[in-house]
Amino acid sequence: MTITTEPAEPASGPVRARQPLNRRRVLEAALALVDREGLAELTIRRLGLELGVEGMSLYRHVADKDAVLDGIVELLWAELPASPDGEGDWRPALRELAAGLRGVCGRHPAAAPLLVSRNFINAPALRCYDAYLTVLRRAGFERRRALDAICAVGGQALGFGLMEVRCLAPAADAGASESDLQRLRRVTRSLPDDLPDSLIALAMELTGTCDFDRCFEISIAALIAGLEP
Amino acid sequence: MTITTEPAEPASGPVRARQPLNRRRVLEAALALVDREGLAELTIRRLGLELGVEGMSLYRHVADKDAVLDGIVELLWAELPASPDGEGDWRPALRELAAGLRGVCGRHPAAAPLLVSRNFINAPALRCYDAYLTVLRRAGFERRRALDAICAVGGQALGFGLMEVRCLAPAADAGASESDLQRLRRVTRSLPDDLPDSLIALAMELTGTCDFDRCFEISIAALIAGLEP
DNA sequence: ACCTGAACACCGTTCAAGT
DNA sequence: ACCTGAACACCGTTCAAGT
Repeated sequence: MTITTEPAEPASGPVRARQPLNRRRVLEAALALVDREGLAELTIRRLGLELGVEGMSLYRHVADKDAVLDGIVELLWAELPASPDGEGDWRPALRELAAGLRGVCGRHPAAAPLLVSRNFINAPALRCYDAYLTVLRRAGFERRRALDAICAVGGQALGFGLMEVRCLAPAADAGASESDLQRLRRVTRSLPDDLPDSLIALAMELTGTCDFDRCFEISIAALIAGLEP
Repeated sequence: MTITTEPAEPASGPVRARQPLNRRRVLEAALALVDREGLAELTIRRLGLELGVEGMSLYRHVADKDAVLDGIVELLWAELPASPDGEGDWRPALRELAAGLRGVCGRHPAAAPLLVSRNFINAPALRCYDAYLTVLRRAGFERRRALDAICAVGGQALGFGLMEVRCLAPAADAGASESDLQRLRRVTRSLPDDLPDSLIALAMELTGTCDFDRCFEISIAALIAGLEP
């Protein structure tokens, strides 16, 4: 049910595919596949191919496809720093949590929606939240209020990161370099022909010129400023 | 590509299934099916069954399954008030936007993740954002800053609503009335056996006693308080 | 212990054929 | 104009059989 701590790869070597499989290697291959080719390409059979094995072999290491998806979510949470930096300061710590969650979305645009599609409760997520809980408690937060603060920051960062990734996603798919004209054509194609120009313009602003970094800074700062022990 | 404005149902009548299909009816049936039985049950064939028709018939009204998913996203956005209340006040308007997005997540827990899985840009979403943009512009916001504010509020509300729905989701599936003991068993089952008690306790707090309403109010208030024209 | 082959039920999608 | 039947390629999953 959890990410085992077996070494991911003993010492590489040329016959990489021939080491015995384990849950960890299966999940890492799954995340890599999703990052590379999207969620729709994640197939038990395809994943087996990726690992040099028949798809059916994977059932020895994971219960089913749902377990693979849940495992990917664990890998994503595990990318967050297990113990926050700032020993004492809680505001920088919360900023770090927010940046970490947004960062995960940015690094794994195709997998990120799983963070809010699958069950939220998993070991790495709990470890992560618990670490920040400790920081906030030490800073004088009552336990309940500390949890509220973490939920608020976590929710905001995740929502922002996901929205951002979905606004920009098609552009990223298109190789990250897309001219304004190409973007216009793409945006227009997915919208009804009779949509007023003003809304097309809005769509262009949302997919292109919106300064997400600044917007994220502002909103996370506003939220954290509004919290108090 | 957009939600047509044909009447959804002329006058009901007993032979409901025998009226000619249209895109609108297909999408509404799809959303209803997802609400009732979850995203995994949404199948072209099953959706046809729901409409008293063979699955293949649906291809006359929607391009493919992806188009159905995109259509569901449009329906969700269309549930938000097209034009915000407060003629002048921008803060209540933004609160309304936030509450609206969270409300959509609450009413459609199974479909809500689609809001951040599919393309973000669609006609009802643009109309919605544009309406709030107008309110903010009238209140003196520069256009760019108004967009930032809307993105910030939208992202936060969506993220919070999704996280909330995923924390509570299994409980909701279980009929919304689940004893603490049942929840403990369910939570424990999905977590590794060697997880420390303190993290199990945290999981119980996150799935149960967390006061999401208050938490949402606080964080949205903090964010909006931090914004200024 | 770990992997494979064959099989089953079920998908999404196409298309010629029906009415 | 709208729907159906048959067909195709591809899923997830199981299980007896291989090594």
